[in-house]
Amino acid sequence: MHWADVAAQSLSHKGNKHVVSTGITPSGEFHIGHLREILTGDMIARAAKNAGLDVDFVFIIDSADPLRKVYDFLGKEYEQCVGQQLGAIPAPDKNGNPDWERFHEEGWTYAQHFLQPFLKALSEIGVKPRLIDNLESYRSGRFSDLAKIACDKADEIKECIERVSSRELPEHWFPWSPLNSKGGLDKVKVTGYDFPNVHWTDEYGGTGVSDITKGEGKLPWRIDWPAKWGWIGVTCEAFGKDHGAAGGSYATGREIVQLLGHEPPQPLVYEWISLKGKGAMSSSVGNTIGPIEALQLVPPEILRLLIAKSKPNKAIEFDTGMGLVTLADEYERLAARDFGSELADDTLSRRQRVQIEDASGAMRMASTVDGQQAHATSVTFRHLALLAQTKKDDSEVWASLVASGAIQSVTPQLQDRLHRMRHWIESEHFPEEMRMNILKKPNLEMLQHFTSDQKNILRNLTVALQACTWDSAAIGSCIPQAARDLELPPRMAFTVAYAALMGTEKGPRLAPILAEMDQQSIRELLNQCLVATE
RNA sequence: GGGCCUGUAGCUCAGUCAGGUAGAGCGUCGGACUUUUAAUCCGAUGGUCGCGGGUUCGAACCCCGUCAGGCCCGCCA
Repeated sequence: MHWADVAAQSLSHKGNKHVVSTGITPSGEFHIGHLREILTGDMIARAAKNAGLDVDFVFIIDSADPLRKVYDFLGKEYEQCVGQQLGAIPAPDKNGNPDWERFHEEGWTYAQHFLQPFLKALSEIGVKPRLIDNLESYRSGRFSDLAKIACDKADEIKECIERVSSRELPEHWFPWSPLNSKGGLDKVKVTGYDFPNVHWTDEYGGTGVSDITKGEGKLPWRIDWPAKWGWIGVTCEAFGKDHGAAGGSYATGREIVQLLGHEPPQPLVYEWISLKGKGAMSSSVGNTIGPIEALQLVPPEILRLLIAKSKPNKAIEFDTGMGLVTLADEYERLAARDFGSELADDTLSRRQRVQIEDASGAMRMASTVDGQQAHATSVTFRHLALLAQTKKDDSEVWASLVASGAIQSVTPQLQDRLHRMRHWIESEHFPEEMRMNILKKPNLEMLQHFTSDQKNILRNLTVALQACTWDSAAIGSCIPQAARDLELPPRMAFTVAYAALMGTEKGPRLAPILAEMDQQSIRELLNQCLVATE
């Protein structure tokens, strides 16, 4: 059974109505690591729906969290905003400094700035969660009841956090962080509490009162999370392994939520995604790849497959080079399979059955539209990459595919894929291995090993290509003819041509590539090869 | 210090919860095809299941120990 179905099944034992939740702090550029958070939730929700459960899938935007520091991608002027809530400060402008004008005129916030592109990517990926803005929830009083209980039980909660996380909290710790005199959440001390007011003093010399029913502050993370579970009614949440460790926020959260009068959600801990060769993703180091950027390279269903095929506790290495080709080709292979009939075979071992079920489940989760069957395009990424490099016009790509019988007609799906492919080829991510290059200078080492037959073919070929009409068909017949004239196998002509023109033993279909090149420069190259073999 | 996760074929991983002959895909090699989509099709190759004990008729799986890598216990998915 697919991991999402396993999660759904265990949810079904607990009831029929469920809220699957996810949450991210919009503190900077979103990356594909965040995508795992949201897709893991989305897949559980989908599986639960498929299992006949009544599911609500929510995405909590943690806009009430403060700006921790002036990140590298921010301008110095953000110094004044540190400690203030992400949903209450301006978005960065082109220079990375706060755009106060847009903030005052349109209410365009830091949180929205980073969230917006992510939401756009999500809709392309087929994820449509109910959005909950955390800051807005505080301000409109959704947290009121639970914040009150938390403040009333301050001692019990403090004891719980200290015991479970084995970390000591300061003497004046209180389960409510009031906004200080500068509108920030730091450098403030709670001095008293009488519902709904929390009294405070801050290091700037200010004192004041924070009304916990009006969002004049927030619950600290370890209480904020369980409080959300409570008022939203969360029954299942997937979260990163940082929260999942012993003594981490899930460990304290599951106890605190019960102090607040609710049951803890079913957890699912997932591993990080790293970029191949670059280590863990980190916005500050800059080795991130955003969902938008990823979508320019691969179609959404393939991105979904990446998450769906790995169990959540497996670390994923996202490889934007050759790994992408393998992944995309795997998608095509899976799409071409008929899992239903494979499973109908009752001689299958349990192991084989599990494997087929998982593959089938992964494909069900990979579709951007729930219930839509993926169908193979019968054009591999590899093949498309070749065509895209040799043919400038999309129409020529389609013509070639139709002519070879690979496709009957062009579909929007294929057009979309070619579009992304061209993007990929132009990007830094495109692997050298896939890039095709006609040599500028002869590869002397390869030419040295030429036999006399091969040298003769080369001579013939040089003459023939000099005279031939410069189009794909003519070139295509020229090459094998160069060998036939000598009563040698046509195949040998290709070997010679690859060695001379590309410096490889084999390669993609030559004629269309050469047709795209300049006849003069090919002739020169071949002449240089000839000289080198004399 | 405490805890979590991972370790299975050259690579990526299933299989561990419910113990029953070690599985896929990729790669590699071979064959078919022969104006070749580095294509496609067919076949083969491939593992002391990190290591050592224990339980069992039987262990990749359960238990104990151990090694290695990653991570958490400071609100970075």
